[in-house]
Amino acid sequence: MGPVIMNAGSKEAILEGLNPPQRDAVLANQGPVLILAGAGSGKTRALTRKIAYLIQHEGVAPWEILAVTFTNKAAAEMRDRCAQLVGDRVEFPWLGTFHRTGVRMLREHGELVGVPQNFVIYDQSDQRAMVNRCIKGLGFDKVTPQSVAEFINSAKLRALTAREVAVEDDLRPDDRFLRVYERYEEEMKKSAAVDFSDLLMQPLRMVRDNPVVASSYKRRWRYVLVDEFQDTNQVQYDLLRATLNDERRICVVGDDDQCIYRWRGADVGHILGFAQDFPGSTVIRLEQNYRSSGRILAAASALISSNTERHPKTLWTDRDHGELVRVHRAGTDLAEADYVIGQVRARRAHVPLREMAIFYRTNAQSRPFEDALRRSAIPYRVVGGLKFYDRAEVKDMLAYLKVLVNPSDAVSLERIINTPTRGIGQKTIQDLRDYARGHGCTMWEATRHHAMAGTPGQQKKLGPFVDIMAGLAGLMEDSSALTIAKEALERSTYLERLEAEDTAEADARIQNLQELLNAIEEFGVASADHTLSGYLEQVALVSDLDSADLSADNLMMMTVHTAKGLEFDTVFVTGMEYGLFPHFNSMEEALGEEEERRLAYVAMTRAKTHLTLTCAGQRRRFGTYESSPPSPFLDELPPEVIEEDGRGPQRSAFSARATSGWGNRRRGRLSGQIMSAPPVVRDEFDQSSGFDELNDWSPESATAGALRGGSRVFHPSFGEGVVLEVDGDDQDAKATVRFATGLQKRIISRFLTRAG
DNA sequence: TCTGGACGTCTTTTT
DNA sequence: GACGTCCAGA
Repeated sequence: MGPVIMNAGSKEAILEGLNPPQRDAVLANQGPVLILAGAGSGKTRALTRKIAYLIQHEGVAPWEILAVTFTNKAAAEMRDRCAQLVGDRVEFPWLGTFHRTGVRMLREHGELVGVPQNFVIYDQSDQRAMVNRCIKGLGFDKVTPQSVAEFINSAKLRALTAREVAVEDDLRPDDRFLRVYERYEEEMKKSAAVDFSDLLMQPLRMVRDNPVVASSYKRRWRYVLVDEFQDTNQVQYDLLRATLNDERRICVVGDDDQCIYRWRGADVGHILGFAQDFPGSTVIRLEQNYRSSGRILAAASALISSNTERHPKTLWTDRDHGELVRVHRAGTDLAEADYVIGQVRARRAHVPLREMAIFYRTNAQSRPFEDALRRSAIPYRVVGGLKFYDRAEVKDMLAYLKVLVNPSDAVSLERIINTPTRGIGQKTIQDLRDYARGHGCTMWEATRHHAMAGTPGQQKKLGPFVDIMAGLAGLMEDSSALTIAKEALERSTYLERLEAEDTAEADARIQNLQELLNAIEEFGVASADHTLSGYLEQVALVSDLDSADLSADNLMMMTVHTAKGLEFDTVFVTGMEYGLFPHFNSMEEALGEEEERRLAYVAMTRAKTHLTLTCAGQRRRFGTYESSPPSPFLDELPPEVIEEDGRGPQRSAFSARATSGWGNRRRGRLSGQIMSAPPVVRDEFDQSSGFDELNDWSPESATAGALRGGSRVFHPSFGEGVVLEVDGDDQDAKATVRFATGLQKRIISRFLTRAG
């Protein structure tokens, strides 16, 4: 089959406007190619042109290209841009995320690894529910669903089944985690469900164990493109290798400095070692940055240069120096938010809101910004955090639909069997579980059985539920997804019960459900796939960012992780504090610090013209105020490109440097030690806010007042300790503290600050 | 079986 | 502060 569109562009047209390395990237199409693409170096541009070139000049058909991106959003963008270059009607069936590719592969040949065709995808809360069921079923206590889920997922990151991980890791057969994993495998199979890890691991096993299938993919995919290659994990990498044919036409693109998913199994080693793993590969470097001003780039480059695990590279730009990078130290998280919003208001005259973004390390940090924005009536959009599809009422409705598509789905069935309440309690559910296990049938079959032959009480309660579901199932044949969803909402009396509540909260839920119906309708229109299962599959794989409308004129707020791949005129990187960014949890391993630094690098390189970094001396965490010194990353920025403003505590007073061994830690390792700021005087705080109440607190009431037995505290002369007892209240409270040195003392609370 | 209150955990980051 | 879990009492 030849090229689809013959007239859409000569070689010259495709290469137009590209710099020499970008051209090389487009033209290098034989054998393995590694493109090291620095931040803002026009990678997407080069990639889309390359696809156009492959189609128009190399005789590769769109369906012969496997193109893997990291997010659905990136995939959509690439698809759009390719369509513009090659012709609107061209489809790229294999352009998507690794997970979506995995789904497609499983739909084709999943039975070979025991995955039935109508499988449902469990997200992590479904997975946790399933793990929980298994733990309960085995009668274990002392193991938390979370820790087991982590165990299972890490085994799956190595593509190991329960039996295999037992052998590999030499586990005792009665190891509790192992027993749960075994049970989990059985139950998942019975529910015809797969989890996120399965979407990668099962396709890998499928091609590994079935050479015929493997070679069908090898024939199909004549060219393989992988974006964000630095974030591939071992399973993904193995999957690529297992389906790559002898021509080895693979092109990977990435930036080792932007590897920020190590916790999810991403291995920078894949990009660092690509040239060795694929002998004869061409290496192309894209080092000209088109995005950021000179000073922003200088600041980011200086920061990342402290890392050791990286390809040495130099990004350059021919743009102006631009403005200085601003650093602002605020007294509290509220003052920080206030400062940032003040800046947003000032810039708003020249820069559209949609070109401004606030980044933070953790989702929980969005709160103060949201409050401040609402007060200022500035429209904003929070990406991530509690996702629409994670809301209880939405999950409930989806669970109804999942059971209709796949009645074996035990987790979803248990979710809805008593939602809304119909008098079916734990006892009955346990009976159903026991029966299902005893008879080797599914939960749904057990439910039907008990509706006919259970105790009279059970028959009375379960009967109507079974009728509702059977009635809905009757619609499956020839009704649209939208109709079925609407009927489910009606017949389950879900809507009715919410309306009866008549509270603001219930109203919000009803609105969310309406929004869900809209989404289902939209899906039917947009995708020409009117089936319920098509919709559910889509839902399982979309992220919040995918549905975010970046064109609306809203200020964007998101975590640094979500920000990867985006760019904004004005960027605020907030919460630059020791313990938050870098995050405490990253400090246990030596490599954790480097990943946090890469994260900061990603954040900074999103900015085109204005970049501001902020931190707060005191921040509300878990409901109480805690102090933390500024991030050591701030100290790594070259003084000549930054300006500090605000009257916040000065570096010398606040920096961890003054407290202990951080001063000469340029290439040192983060110690796990917890440092606290010295007590601060209110007048030193930033007072730029017009909202007095924001600054109206004192360190005493914020910290000491909240001390309890068990609180971890810090004292300027005695160091770290744990509170044993508190007596008195507020200002004059005395706390009995045992310090790490063994010393035990009664101390007036206001001399203590909270620690970790 | 349902409800409300006490209590503990949580916070890294997401397909 | 916010959510899930557990328990006592209706």
